[in-house]
Amino acid sequence: MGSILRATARILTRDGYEGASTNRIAEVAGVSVGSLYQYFPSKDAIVAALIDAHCEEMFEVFRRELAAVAGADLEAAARAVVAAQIEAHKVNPKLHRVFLEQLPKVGMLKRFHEIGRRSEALVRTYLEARREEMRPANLDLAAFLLVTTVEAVTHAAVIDQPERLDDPDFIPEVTALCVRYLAKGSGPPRG
Amino acid sequence: MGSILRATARILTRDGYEGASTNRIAEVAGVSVGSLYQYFPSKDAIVAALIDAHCEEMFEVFRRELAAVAGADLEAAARAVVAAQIEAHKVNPKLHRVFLEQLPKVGMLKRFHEIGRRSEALVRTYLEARREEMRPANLDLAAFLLVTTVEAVTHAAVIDQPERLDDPDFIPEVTALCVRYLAKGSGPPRG
Amino acid sequence: MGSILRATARILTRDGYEGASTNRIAEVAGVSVGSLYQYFPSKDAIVAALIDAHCEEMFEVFRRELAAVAGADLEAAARAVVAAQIEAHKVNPKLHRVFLEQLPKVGMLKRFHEIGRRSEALVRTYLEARREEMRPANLDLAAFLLVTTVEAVTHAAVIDQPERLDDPDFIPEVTALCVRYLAKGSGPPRG
Amino acid sequence: MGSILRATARILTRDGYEGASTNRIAEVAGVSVGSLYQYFPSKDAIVAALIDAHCEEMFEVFRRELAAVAGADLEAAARAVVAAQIEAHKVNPKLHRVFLEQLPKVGMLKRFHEIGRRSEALVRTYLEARREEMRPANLDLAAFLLVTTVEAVTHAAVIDQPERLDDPDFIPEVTALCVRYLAKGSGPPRG
DNA sequence: AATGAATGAGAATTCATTCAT
DNA sequence: GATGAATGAATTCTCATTCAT
Repeated sequence: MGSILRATARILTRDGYEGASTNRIAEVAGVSVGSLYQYFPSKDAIVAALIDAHCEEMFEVFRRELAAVAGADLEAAARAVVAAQIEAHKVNPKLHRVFLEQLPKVGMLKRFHEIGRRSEALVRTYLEARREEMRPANLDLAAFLLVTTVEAVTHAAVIDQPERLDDPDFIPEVTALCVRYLAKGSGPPRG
Repeated sequence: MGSILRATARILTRDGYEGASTNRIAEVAGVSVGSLYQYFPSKDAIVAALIDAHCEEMFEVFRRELAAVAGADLEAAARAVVAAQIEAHKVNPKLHRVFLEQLPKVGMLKRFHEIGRRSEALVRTYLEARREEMRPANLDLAAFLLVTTVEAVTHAAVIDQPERLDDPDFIPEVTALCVRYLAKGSGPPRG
Repeated sequence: MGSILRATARILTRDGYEGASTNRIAEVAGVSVGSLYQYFPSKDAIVAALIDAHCEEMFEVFRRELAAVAGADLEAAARAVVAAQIEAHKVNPKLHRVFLEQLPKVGMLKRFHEIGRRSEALVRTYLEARREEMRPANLDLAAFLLVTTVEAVTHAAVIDQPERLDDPDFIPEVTALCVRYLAKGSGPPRG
Repeated sequence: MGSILRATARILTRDGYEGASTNRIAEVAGVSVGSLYQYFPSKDAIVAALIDAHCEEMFEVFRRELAAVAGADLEAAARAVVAAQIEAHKVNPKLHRVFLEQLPKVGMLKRFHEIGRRSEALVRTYLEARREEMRPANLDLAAFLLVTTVEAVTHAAVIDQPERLDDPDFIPEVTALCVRYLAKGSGPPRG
């Protein structure tokens, strides 16, 4: 079971979805195709299990890092969300990329949306706890925007433009993006 | 040839990637498989051409809408960027979705990253023209963050959570996210 | 083992030959595949044993019913043969059908031919005991024709056209077919 | 197309259903598997087409021989039915046997039942034309019994006990079986 | 005796691509 | 240029059978 998932992950990161035939997975896993089908009902099920495990891992990193700053102020919390997402993306960037770039089956992506929503829930809980400090009235929308934004920016940086992470301004600026959006007192000099 | 691309787009949006075999594309296009291979060297080339055309269309919408507010103030420009991205995603959402969710070939996604970068360039030009109004020192980073953010938020809304677009707060809040990040005078109470 | 045969029969009648894999048989029988192979050398052997048991049951019904009219006259005996065959086919019609319609292995059918021959022997014995009443000189051929005929007609009725059995003429006519063939005095006007 | 059917027939008669894999059929036919699937949607479709052709051939022989004695008397007609069935079974006995002994799919057999019914229709028409000579009141049942009987007896002889055909009594006796059943005046000396 | 995980040959089917006409 | 029949490697999945425990 574990060896099958590990073999699949390995093939996926090396050769992409194309190379991951069930026979090849079995071969790399050092088991027979028959055994593979004793543990997983289909090829898709293997990939799905792998995605689930990956998502769970990422979410766990995110959840833990966020929990660590539950009591901190807005700025610290924002910074934590950003750092958490970056860390979560570092769990297995190559595999992450393959999942998002090469998954031909509808439904695979839904598993990713799910961690998005679960992340939103965590963030919303934090925001609601400090509602009086928050400018946005709709905290549900705010959580959606924050999570989507930080995930996108993080993803783009970690996966596509790793040099962005070397920019010392990166984390501060992403944090600013969040904080200035959320913080009550602030705002552009209207008019 | 146009009929081949049109047929491919039609099959892709109707039946997804699975249904798009070269024989079926040729059939729907009303040509023979042989002819198909006279115009495109491979199946991937057809899909690539289709993606290119789609991206070009999206970028053109974005470019045009942005140009229209080239002289406007920050708030208006931000709102324009947001609206532009939403419009761009409405060019052919079904096809857009298929491209991003079902394409098992490496490299297809890179074509999408490209419009991202071209969009960034446009935005950076705008930002630089009003540098003195801008809080961020690194306008390249700012452009990256803005474009990535607005694209992600727009994409998530248009493709995955269409009900978000019905929320009257949506565009204002996304605009706020951009403007408060950019505007000089603003900032959290802290400083 | 009985439970294995019972499980096989159950699967065969419910799901047909396709569903009867050794693993499924073992599962339904409540034993392990390994145990299954301790009792039967192969899957074919299980099916063969099942056929044998089924044929034996059918033959036993036939034999018993025929014996009951051993002393009766020709007409009664003929009617008994017919009734016996009908009863024999009612032993387990579903299983009977599966055996004859879905068994892809050479040699399975031979087991059915065997009861045919054994039935012929019984009938021949009866005919010989009343040789002087019989028109046919070749009682071996007569027995073959009778058994084959009654089996075919019965089979077609029970298995394929059950409504035939509701026809009150059915048994009398089949009996007539036999008796008129056998009886000495009778014959077409011609001679 | 023809070569595929011919190859299938050849494999079926030589090695039985087991040996007839699509790859093997294609190989023997001298075409590629791909071509095979260009002509037939599935393996079953090939076998079905083969059965249909075989049944049609058999039925045609039967129909023609019966037509030839349409005007003849009962005895001659009966003899013709018998001879027709024997000839029909000689069309391709080996293939016939395979079809009836090794066809694992339900529905294949139905195609055989169909020629049975079509044969019954022909026979019934003949019987009705000479209704006044006939003893049985129910000519539908009579046709069913005759066709089923002659088919069974013929089949058993041609396929399973070829030596029966060498018996000079065989055809006369089968004819007697039919004629004595049908002919009006005759009958066992009741009581 | 019993177990059931492991085996792996083999089956049906697909589909991008070619090339003779 | 256009055609479309032919190709055949490759894919997913099954299942009778084995054998170490």
